[in-house]
Amino acid sequence: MPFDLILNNLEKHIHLTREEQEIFTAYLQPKKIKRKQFLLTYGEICKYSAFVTAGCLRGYTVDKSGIEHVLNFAPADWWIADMYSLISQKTGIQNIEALEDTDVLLLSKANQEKLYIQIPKFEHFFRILTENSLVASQQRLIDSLSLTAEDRYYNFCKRYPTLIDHLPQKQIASYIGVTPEFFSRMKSEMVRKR
Amino acid sequence: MPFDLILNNLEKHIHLTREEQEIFTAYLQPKKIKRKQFLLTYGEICKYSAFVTAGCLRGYTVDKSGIEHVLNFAPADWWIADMYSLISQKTGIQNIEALEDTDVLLLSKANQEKLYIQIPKFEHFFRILTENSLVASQQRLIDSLSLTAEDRYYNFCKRYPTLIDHLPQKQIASYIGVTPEFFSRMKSEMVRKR
DNA sequence: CAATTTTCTTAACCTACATCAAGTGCCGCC
DNA sequence: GGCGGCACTTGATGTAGGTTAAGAAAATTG
Repeated sequence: MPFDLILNNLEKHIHLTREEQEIFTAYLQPKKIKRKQFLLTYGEICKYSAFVTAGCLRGYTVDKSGIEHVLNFAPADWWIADMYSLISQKTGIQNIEALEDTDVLLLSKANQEKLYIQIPKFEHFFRILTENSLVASQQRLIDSLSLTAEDRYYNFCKRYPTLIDHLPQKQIASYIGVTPEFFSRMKSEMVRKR
Repeated sequence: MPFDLILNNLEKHIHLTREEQEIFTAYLQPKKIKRKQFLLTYGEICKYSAFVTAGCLRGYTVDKSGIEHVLNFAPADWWIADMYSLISQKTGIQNIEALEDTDVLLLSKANQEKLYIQIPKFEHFFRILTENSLVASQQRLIDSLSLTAEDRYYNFCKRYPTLIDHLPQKQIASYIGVTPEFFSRMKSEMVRKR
């Protein structure tokens, strides 16, 4: 079944009856995104939370000198959205792009809010999801303030073990917050050291 | 009434009946924290969310070279906790310290969970609170990756206008992620420029 | 599989910020 | 009301990581 992955994902925090599962899945909108295509771009209003069932997305911003900063990767079994825009319904600052051909299930903000009312367990689920994102985001902030690039790379490896040798180096460099040139140097340094 | 501030704070997102207000306030535990005393220290398990009614707290971590990194300030009308520890109930990494004599209302994790069940509106409230923290934390991460120290100082001023000339410079320096020495130099540079 | 684009590497030089050190002002406290 | 300590300043020097540039390797595309 195409909904197995997402239902299992929910099951980590809440238990749904069969009818509830059906209400939920009826709200979902499958979508395919080809490599290098965008689910969302800078200046749009984010109207969906996306759950990745196959492939991989990246969310990033572009600063005023044109440098990209990867905020998160979303491989299969992860949720992604521009939370700022989704919450405020103002124009967002994130781009969400497919790093390879990717399948997602979209849950519109409107449907998400209906779920909160119809099945309060979803309020619980998304609260926990948001809490976990908050902790991750805070930890990454601490890391960026206190760790060296090498240690941040190490943390990246722990967080996204499946992506390490699956992703162009420049994406990893952007995630840990260094230039591709420096990242390349750093990697060869790390090899030399051991 | 001592609960006015917190009830108003809730009212920004949810509306409570008089009975619900009473159930809620009965769960709160007032506490006074003297300047330089701690609400929570590194290695403890965080058991409370704290709402500040007067004074000001700061949450910070200490990295392995002994440098402090301020994660957030909590003046009156703000919530604060070590979210990582509160959620996971594992030993935390944050210190929460009073920058001046401070009054807080404590809501224990246990009571918070009772509220979620008794009055589901609280699940809604804390979901929104967490969402807003997430957005702020993400924005700060973006800032730390893409802005210069001067721009981050500018953002600090927008976020905490009441604190600017109320706080030792070294606290601000720590928040924006530079040494007190560099911050001092930067400030005099900024004055010279205009 | 050739052509083209994208990614990766290496090297020389540069900059924002850190570190160390020494000195000044100031506030709280016995 | 003097003094001990903390916050702040200023200067000299150090360093992680950035920038620019150019070529090599790899991956996409026709």
